[in-house]
Amino acid sequence: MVTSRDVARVAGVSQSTVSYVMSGRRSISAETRKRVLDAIEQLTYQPNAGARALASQRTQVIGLVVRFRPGADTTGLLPFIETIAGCARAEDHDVLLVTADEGSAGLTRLAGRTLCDAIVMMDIEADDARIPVAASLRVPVILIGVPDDSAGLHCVDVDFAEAGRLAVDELASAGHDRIVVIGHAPDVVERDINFVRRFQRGADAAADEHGVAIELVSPVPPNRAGAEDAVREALARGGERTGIVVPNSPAVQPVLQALLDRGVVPGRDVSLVGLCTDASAEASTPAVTNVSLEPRDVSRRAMEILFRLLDRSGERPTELVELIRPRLTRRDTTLPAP
Amino acid sequence: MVTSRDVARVAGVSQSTVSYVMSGRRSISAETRKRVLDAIEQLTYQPNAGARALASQRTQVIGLVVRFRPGADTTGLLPFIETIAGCARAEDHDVLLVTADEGSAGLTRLAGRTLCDAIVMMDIEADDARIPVAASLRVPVILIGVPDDSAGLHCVDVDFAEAGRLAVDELASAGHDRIVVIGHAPDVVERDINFVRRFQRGADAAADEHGVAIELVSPVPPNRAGAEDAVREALARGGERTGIVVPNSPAVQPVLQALLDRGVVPGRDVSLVGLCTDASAEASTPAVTNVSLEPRDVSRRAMEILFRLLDRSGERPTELVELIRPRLTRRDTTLPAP
DNA sequence: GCGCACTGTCGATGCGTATCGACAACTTCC
DNA sequence: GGAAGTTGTCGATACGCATCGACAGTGCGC
Repeated sequence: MVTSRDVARVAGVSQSTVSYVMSGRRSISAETRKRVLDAIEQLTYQPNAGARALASQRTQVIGLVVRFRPGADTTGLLPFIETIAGCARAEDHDVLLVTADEGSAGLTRLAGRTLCDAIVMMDIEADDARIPVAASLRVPVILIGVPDDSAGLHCVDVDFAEAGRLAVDELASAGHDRIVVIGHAPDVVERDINFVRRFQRGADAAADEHGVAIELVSPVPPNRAGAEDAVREALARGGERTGIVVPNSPAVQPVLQALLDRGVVPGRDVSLVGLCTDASAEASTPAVTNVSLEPRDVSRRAMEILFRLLDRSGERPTELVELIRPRLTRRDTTLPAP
Repeated sequence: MVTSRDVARVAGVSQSTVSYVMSGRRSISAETRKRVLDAIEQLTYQPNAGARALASQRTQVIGLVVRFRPGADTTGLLPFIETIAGCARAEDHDVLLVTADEGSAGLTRLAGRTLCDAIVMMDIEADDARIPVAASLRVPVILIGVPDDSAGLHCVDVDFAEAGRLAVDELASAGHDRIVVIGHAPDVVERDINFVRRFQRGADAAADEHGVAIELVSPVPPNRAGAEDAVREALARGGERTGIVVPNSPAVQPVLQALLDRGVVPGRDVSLVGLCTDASAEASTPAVTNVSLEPRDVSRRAMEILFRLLDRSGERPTELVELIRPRLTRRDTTLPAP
């Protein structure tokens, strides 16, 4: 193993000088700097992470706590992880992955063993037992998702209330006086994730404003059979010009399919608005009018906040809960106003 | 921060005794051990990871290198990651995630900075530029996937040749004399992943044995439109009792759907064998006869080998390439023998 | 009663880095 | 021309733990 002492010997300087060249925390003459950098390159020196963490009290690692419930909506997870890893690397940090079946133990381990400088927690339930534990750690924590009580922790999430509002606005403006919301998967509802309620609240508020009725079909497993049942029920309830909202991202495609199977064409016979990523909305035929759910934006913002919290010099963000505004994009599954 | 010295003070012993209690590398009297353990609990002591790594030359971290190409077949990735994380935790290790867009640099960083004790690499291409770099590291590396030249590294993968054989065997035995293979997604083919060829080789061999013809429809993007095109072509080529093989896991459902859309019912009109996980094969209606592709088995085996490589005392596995045997499960999409 | 092996504990040291204080060599300014 | 500041480098130390050698204390056999 090559150490900074080896570099020092080759460059003809002391070990501390090598350290200062790398950190830039003291001024070094151009000539010395060059000699050191040359030696570093020649020896392909890389600092030892453990030693550095020990001496500097910083690990350059971000802990990422995710839940891998088998069968859960893990499909949407990867873009989050990818974005988080990318942002971390951009700041010369790495990502340590902790699966949440460890529960709070994973959190205390991350902080107690000094495995990381900060923690990102995903998949937050409304009344999440890990929140108080997370709040008591001595490292900054950011939540992706909003619990009922964040205990002073910073949170980032999509503004689901706004998403509900946007979807209902769009349908009501197009003349639908009857709107059916096809709800979330049973396990999401059961786990009491906050966004279910938040979306519904926004949708209800918008419906009130427009004076239209909202009916809820729920819960819906995101598969063929579930979608077919839901569509049957939705069509039975709605009359002419039914407006359908699917805030359950993985169910959007199956619902679309189930409608087509029955000869009901969204954009001709009914309107369909999905809550999903733009990419998946564009991929299907016909392209789905959607309220965007962009994991990358949310993750990016979360990492911004996290690094600001880590930066001792900078001032910290005051707003605890930050909601990312979604965007409605009109595509081929919604009817125009009559 | 609580240190082992604090524990020692509370327990009335020396710091080294605390260390020996934790590691068990020297015998400690029952009474002393209890005092130390009590002190540890009372102070909720956890060892500092950096200091431990520095002193012991072991990080207790496994590096996981995965590719997050946007749009790639990342769906199947999570079970791998989850299993790897679980196996690591079972041996008191953590997982450091490195996304492969860093290329070889990620590997040299993991090893050079002593960030981890061993590395798992996924998504291996036939002629993968990272292989020689990985082989030159001073930490054990295991590949999930088989390159053309593994440069002495251990590999684990599904036995795709056997999978091809099993699928064709099944169809030929059921009396199909014309078998259509609906191939992989364009990006997989383009990236030259080994298993495409391996599967085909096995399928061809079995077809030869049985004296049946094989036709290839390829490449097929795993979506509605791609599946429809592929099915149209497959049905045009095959005659009565067409046997269809879909070795492209994410395309299995769309292909099934496309068949049903045309009124062609697998299990009644044609036979369909998919290469996919048992879970997804069972989830659809009708349930798909499949050759199992179990990421969990592969990952588990990979981690077994990795920990054996890490265990200095134990002997190392001699076989470099280890192929996990797939299993065919007959379900509702295949015709019985006439 | 004496040597001997064994058990349980301690003090000292080193792992590789960051950082603090010291200090020599220069500059600048009255 | 001397005081005061600035720049660039070094030596020493601390970070928290694992591990090695040393060494009291104990039980054993002869």
